[in-house]
Amino acid sequence: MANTPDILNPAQLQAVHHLSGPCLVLAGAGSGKTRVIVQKIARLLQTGLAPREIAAITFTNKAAQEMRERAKGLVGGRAAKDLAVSTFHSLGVRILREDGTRVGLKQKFSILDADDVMGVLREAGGATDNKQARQWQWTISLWKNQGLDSDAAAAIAKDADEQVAAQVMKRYEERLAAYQAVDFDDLISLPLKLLQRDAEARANWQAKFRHVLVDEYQDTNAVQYELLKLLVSPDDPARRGRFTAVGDDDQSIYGWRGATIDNLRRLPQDWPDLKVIPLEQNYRSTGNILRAANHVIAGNPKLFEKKLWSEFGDGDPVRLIECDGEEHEAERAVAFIQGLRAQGGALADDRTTGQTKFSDFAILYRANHLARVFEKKLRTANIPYKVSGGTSFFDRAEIKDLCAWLRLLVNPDDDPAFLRAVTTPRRGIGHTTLGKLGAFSAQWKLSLFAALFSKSLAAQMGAKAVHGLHEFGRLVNELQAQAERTTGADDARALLLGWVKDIGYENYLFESEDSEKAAASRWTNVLDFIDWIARRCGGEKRNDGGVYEDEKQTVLQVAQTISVIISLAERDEEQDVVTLSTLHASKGLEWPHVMLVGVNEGLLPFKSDAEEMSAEVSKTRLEEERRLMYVGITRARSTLVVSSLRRRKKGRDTVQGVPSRFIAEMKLHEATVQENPRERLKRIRADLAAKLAAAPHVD
DNA sequence: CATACATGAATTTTT
DNA sequence: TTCATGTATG
Repeated sequence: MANTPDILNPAQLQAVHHLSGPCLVLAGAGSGKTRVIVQKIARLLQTGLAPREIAAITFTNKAAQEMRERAKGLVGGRAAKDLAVSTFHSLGVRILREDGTRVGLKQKFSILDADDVMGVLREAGGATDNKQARQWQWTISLWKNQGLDSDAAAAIAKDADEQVAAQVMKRYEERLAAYQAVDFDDLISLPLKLLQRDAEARANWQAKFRHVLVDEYQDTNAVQYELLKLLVSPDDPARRGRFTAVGDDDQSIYGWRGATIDNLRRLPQDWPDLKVIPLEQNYRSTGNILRAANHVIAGNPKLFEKKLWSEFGDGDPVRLIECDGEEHEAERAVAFIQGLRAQGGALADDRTTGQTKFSDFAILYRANHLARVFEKKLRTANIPYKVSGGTSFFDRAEIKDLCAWLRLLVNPDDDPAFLRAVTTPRRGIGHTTLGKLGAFSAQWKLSLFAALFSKSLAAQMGAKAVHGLHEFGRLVNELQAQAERTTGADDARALLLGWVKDIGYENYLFESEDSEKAAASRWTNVLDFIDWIARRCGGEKRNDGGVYEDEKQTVLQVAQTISVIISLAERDEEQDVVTLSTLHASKGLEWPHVMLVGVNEGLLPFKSDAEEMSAEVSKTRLEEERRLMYVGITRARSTLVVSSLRRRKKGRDTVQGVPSRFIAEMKLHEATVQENPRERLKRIRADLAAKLAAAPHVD
């Protein structure tokens, strides 16, 4: 954060130096929490802990990467490299790769992504439509996040739909076990199961980490809580409770995916000697913005007392606008950006006097589809922008195809990967053959690959089909053998290039795509992907939090980790563009100038059509929506515009728009302090002069 | 009956 | 944007 001072404030110092016991840091928005975490890591190293004994856990690879980067700046590259900085999920992978056999998982298990899970569920549930499968996926994931298995789920299922979901879950579990595959939720729940049941493994992992730091603690779910608790509860009382949880109950916005504030409530109960340290000084926003935020969040019941303040002046008043529909709102957004840029930003943002860049702006909204209008208007106005959470490189079909092949090499029993690979590109094995193979493998409880060479299967089908299957099986075996012994970037690249030709992928791309140009662009993606893997095989330095060793790796080793490592290739390069983002995706980020759009009843707080029928949004839901508003407000450093719609589209017709109750809750009338314009101008001029005087001279 | 095209609707997201 | 549903055509 640009404005964080060099010296820690008293609360931050306290957080950094409380090493002997459990510590909860309530880090308000913009209070410099990453700084505290990194400083604390440095302090722990000072006391003699080895880097590998310090675990820092985050939710996203991006956060892990940033943390390692920041730590590097403070403690040097060598120490930073060995720190156990990882996401919850990559820590889970690490535990399972080492000890998974103790919970009946073979070493080379594969990890299913959302797509694969959908496929298995469609099959397990006999559903043809994605909607149903998606519903199941969601329900099952929520159950798993609460630590329930299918039997437990069946016991608590409250309606017919959930009963069915529990049955599907049962079959889903059986299939994953047969495939030796795990889903993302298992990456947390299986390590937990391991530590719960296996005293030896538990002691082993407890001994590995002497201090555990958890970022965004308010986003943890029940299973993650238990895993953490076990990790920091060794038998030796002197070593128990060595952890630092950093989070903010007011920014808990992921309840809908299983995160529970209970984890914050339970912490003081489970750890009576817990030290709770609130960080209340904000280094981001002006007074007017912080007051609006504080007023809104005051509407929620308090878990811990906390009130943000800052040393910055009052700044610009929070601006409220009403628009005549979505198009109009988008036009106002364009005007907002152009207006501030014309001013050069000097008046608008006292602290960043000088050029106002496009990247100083963000437009935040409740739901993704609301971005469309803004994209259109920004394009017409020639304003460059990026939409957060666009399709990832790894979501592209061609990348998923190749990933399926790689996964199959890692674990031939990975049936979803088998199915994708065997049909991509088409190799004369159709659904009739695959159907027979599937039925056979289910009957004998084998994976598809394991069933492939069976003699009794061969008796059931034509010679051509059998030949095709055997040919495929031999190809996979051969590629696997090569992958196992190839290391180093150049060899890996050559090998992979050879493969995509061998399996006919290049031809397949150019034949299946109707435009030459589209095919060429997809082929480029393939080449990029190959290069990406090859670099990893070469042991190039990496700091993504997902890989621990820094040596040359075989192609097979790299392949094992790809589903967890998200692209470094799409690491957001710093571009001068306006950000369009959902409120959820904006958490943790900040901009000088922010516009919150569509702040209407029904949208924020959100109300589904089902809820539209019933009277009110439930209390806990409303509170989470309020926190979402709070998160949105606190993204802004200097300028905040809150926009609502007088009219908004609802299906075919336009309905009247009601401004969100959260707008009134900001209490702008009583909270806004407007500086005397003349005084203000004077102050800014003086500031500017001082800055210019202090700046090193550049020609 | 199946496929192609158009029309309409749309929580929030990571691993 | 994507995804699903409905209509029209072969």
